[in-house]
Amino acid sequence: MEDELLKIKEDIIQGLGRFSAFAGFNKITGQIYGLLYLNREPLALGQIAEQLDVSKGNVSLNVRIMERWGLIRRFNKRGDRRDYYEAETDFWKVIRGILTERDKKEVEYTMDSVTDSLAAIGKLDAAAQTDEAVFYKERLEHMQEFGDTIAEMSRAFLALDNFRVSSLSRLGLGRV
Amino acid sequence: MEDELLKIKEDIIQGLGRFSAFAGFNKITGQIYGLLYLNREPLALGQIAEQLDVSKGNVSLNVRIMERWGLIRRFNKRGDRRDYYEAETDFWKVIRGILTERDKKEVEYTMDSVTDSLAAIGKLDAAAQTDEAVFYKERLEHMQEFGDTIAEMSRAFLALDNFRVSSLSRLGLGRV
DNA sequence: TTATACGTTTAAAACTTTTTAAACGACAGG
DNA sequence: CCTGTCGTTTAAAAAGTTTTAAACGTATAA
Repeated sequence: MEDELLKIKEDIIQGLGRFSAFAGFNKITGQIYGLLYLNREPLALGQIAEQLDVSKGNVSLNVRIMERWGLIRRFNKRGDRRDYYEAETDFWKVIRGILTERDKKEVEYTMDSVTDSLAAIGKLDAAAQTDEAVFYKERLEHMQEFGDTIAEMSRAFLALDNFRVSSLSRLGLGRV
Repeated sequence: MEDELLKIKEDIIQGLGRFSAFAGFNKITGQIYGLLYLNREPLALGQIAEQLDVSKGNVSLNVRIMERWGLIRRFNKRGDRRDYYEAETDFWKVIRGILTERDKKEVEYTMDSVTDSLAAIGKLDAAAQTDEAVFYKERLEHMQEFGDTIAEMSRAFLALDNFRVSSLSRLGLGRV
């Protein structure tokens, strides 16, 4: 392979590794993605480990999560018992997977604690409805409203398919 | 203070601590925010440390970043040399701060590496324009397009102010 | 001047996450 | 049956991060 291309591949792999760590995954996740994304042929687990110069165990751990989140796809070839992986190139699908599999749960979990707290305040008897309690209620309701709006926007975002996204940007969402 | 309220405060502090760690900050950041958010009065650095039962140094480190990202505001009272902090309660401001101060840079950094790689491919001489090179070009351009769309959507999002957000959701963005 | 109350810095300790190497079980081909 | 090749699991090592305690500098007040 052309030397220059090899350098490019390496740059992208490292760049995505860095980004991946920033985005809350680990570095290897991004590197695996980068490697597969710039490979016309799918790669087997062992090949990934070899090319990235990390242990098979590490790759094994990472591909499992990546598959669950829809970052890559696993498949088999007949007469070959290795597991092959290829990158999901539909980025909207990828984002959708992460938002619904990972982020959604965590946000809901947090908002549930707000809801619970508000319910607890509501159940206080009249004597306990102090200024402090009212203040808490206001603040938590404000937080809940925000959470609801975010949830609603996420739903809207997730409902967009690729075609709609591109038409949306062509319409100039910036001037809504 | 009412015992029940104390428990609520603690729950919210822990909940936001957890969320904060998930969102790429550290746990203390979320806890500080939660404490200040449920405090009518601003608190001094030492008081925060005491109430959260962590060292002053830890709080000092965290409030600096939080202030930069617009999560909290610092101010002084005359005749009192302590630094007081209060939570920024405008969540859109907070999100805007984080997206522009933290996330924007990291995304741009990543996309720059894609742009650089594409430029490098463009500069290859005719002999080096192999199938492989063409494949790289396609994939990287695809990635760049996606990045551009995300950047555009972010800009649109950041341009929304609170009023516009609420009217947007009332209009039912979900059916765009 | 000395003592005290601040916030910051620092180097080390504690903790968490990531990574590895090696052991393992399954399975295919001889 | 062996033997070698897979992917997974595991326990330990390595690396990274968070947290602390203590030292420090500055300012204020006695």
